Amino acid sequence: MNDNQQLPWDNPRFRNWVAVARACHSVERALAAALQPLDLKPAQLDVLMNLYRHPGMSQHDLARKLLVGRSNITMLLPQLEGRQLVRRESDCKDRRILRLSLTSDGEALLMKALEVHMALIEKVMAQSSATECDMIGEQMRRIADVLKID
Amino acid sequence: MNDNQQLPWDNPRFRNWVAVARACHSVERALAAALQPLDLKPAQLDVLMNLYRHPGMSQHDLARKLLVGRSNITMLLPQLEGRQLVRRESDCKDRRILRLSLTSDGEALLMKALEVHMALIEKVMAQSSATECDMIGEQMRRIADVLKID
DNA sequence: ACATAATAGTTCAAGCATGAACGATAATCA
DNA sequence: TGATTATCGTTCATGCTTGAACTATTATGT
Repeated sequence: MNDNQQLPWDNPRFRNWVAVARACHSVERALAAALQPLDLKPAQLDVLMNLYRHPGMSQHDLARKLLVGRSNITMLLPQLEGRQLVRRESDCKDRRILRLSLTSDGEALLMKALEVHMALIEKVMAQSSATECDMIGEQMRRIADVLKID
Repeated sequence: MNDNQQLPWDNPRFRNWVAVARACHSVERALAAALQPLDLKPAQLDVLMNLYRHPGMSQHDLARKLLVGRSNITMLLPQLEGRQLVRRESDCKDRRILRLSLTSDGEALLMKALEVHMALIEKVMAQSSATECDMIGEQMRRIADVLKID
C-alpha cells in the first residue's frame, strides 16, 4: 500500500470531525429550504439575529461576528435595507461608522424566521440528551476559541 | 417586551447548535487557508478524498456523497482533470456514466493535503477527550441521518 | 500643526455553487 | 418492437462570497 502514513480515516478525531462538517452542511441546506417561504437566506437571517441582539452595531463589528469579509456586509445590507428590515444611520461622533438596527418590520420577520429556525434545530438536536447537547456546545465553543487566537 | 414566544437564545439546544455552526465555519476557513500552498480548495479536497476511498465512482454518486448538485461536480472536475489529478473514463456498460478515479499525481497531492487537514483537525479536536469526541461524532451522524430521510 | 498611519465602508472583478432546461443514453412496459 | 419514462452529465444564467484597490475619516507621533 501507499499508506506510509496513518490514513486519516483510521483516526477517530478525523472521522468524527467529518461527521460534524456533514451535519452542518445538511442543516444549512435544510434551513435554506425552510426559510424560502419567508424569502430569507441563512446569511440574511444571521444579520437580523445579530442586529436584534446588538442594535447599533457597526458593519465592521457585524462582519467580525459573522466571520465574513466587510465587503460581504456591504453587499448584503442594501437588500435588507430596501425591504425596510434594517436601518443604517451614520454615527455623529465618528462619521466613518454606520450604526445598524432593525426596523419593526425587520423584527417581525425575524420572529417568524426564528420560529422556523427553532423548529429545525429542535428536530435535529432532539437526538441528544440535554447533557450531551451542552457538552457538544461546550466543545464547539472551545474550537472556535482556538481558531480565533491565531 | 415583544418576546411573546420563548427566544431561541434562551434555548440550550439552539445556543449549542449555533456554536456548532460557528466552529464549522471557522474550521472551514482555516482549512482553506492551510490548503492554499497546495493550490487546493476544500471542495476539491473533498473530491480527491472520496475518489481515493471509492475509485470508479460516477459523478452522480460523488455529488450525492458531497451533498451538492450534479452540476457542481461538472464544474469542479475539469480543473482537477486539467491538473492531471483525476481521470474520467466512460463506462462501457452504460455510456451515460463517467467513472472517476485518481491519477498517481492526484494521490500524491491528496496525501500532502491530508497531512495538512489532519494537523488542523488534531489541533482543533485536541480540546476533547476520546470519548467526548466519539460522542460528538455519533450525534452528528444521527443528525445527518435525520435530514437524509426527508 | 502636519505628516503618517490606521480604520470604516465601498467598488469591482473573479471564482463558486445552484437549479432549471437540455441532449444523450438506458430501462420499463405495452 | 416501439413508446414512454428515468437517469447521467452538461450548459447557462443567477446570486453569493471573497480579496484587493480605493475614498473618506479619524488617530498617532513628531
